[in-house]
Amino acid sequence: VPELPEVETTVRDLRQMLIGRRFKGVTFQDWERMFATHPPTVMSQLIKGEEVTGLTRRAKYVVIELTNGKSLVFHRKMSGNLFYRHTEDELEKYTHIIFGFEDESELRFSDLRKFGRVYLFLDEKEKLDHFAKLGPEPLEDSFDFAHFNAVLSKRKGALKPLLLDQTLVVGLGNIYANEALFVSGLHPLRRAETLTEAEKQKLFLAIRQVLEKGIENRGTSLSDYLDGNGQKGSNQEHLFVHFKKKGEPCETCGTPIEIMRVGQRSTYMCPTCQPLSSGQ
DNA sequence: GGCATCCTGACC
DNA sequence: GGTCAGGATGCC
Repeated sequence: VPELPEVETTVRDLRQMLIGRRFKGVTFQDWERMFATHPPTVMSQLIKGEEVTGLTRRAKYVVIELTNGKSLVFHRKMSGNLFYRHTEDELEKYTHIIFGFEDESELRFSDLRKFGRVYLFLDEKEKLDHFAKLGPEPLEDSFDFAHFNAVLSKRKGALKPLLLDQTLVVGLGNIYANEALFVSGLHPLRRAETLTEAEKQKLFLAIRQVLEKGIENRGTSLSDYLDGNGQKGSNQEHLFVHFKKKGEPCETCGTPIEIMRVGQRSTYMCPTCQPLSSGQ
């Protein structure tokens, strides 16, 4: 569920609350499969006594930097959430792992669908190796149009699956890919190799625009997503096409929104604003 | 590229 | 009971 804006919002929330806290250990509720690098008892031993020195985001991963070069990394996949709570607070449904701090507060990993994963990397190299295949961060200054143009020019095929490919550019998921294509006026099946320079420029700007808007609105809460305090975001109220009902009019031109299946994902688009004309 | 797969719950 | 849901991987 969480795409870049949701992960960024969570990281900003947790940064305020976690930095400086020292881990006591890990309490494992069920579903050991969520531990990607070490079994629960081993991970517990390894983080015990380590202090949180920083929180960052890489792609859709939450990265918690610890003392001694370690990092605790989460991927929430479809339905995972991270909450900062006090030990006495009532447990949220679907809580699978609890990371306890020495001061009786804790970080909880809840996930209805159990696709989420937690990783512990013991040094910088382990972490970088895990992230090695990820593409550039779309909101960083280093990701300029020249860079985007260069990476996109090497790729072929329909735009929608390309935008979801985290080796091209990270952070987009189904919601923001649909929104970015609408904003740039490009059809989801338009082939990358047929794009003009001007169209690539539009797409580049649209990607940044929809992601920044998502962050301003503290993420899109359509079903499961909640921030680090358990609150919903509001971006679902500001979507152009994603999650619209079939036939609902496009806000720009009034044409009924179409829903099609592209690469196993629901793809919402306006046939008037996103024609499949030039080039295909 | 397309497809199944990992899961649970909501909706038709 | 079938389909679908903010993701990503591994198999043709």
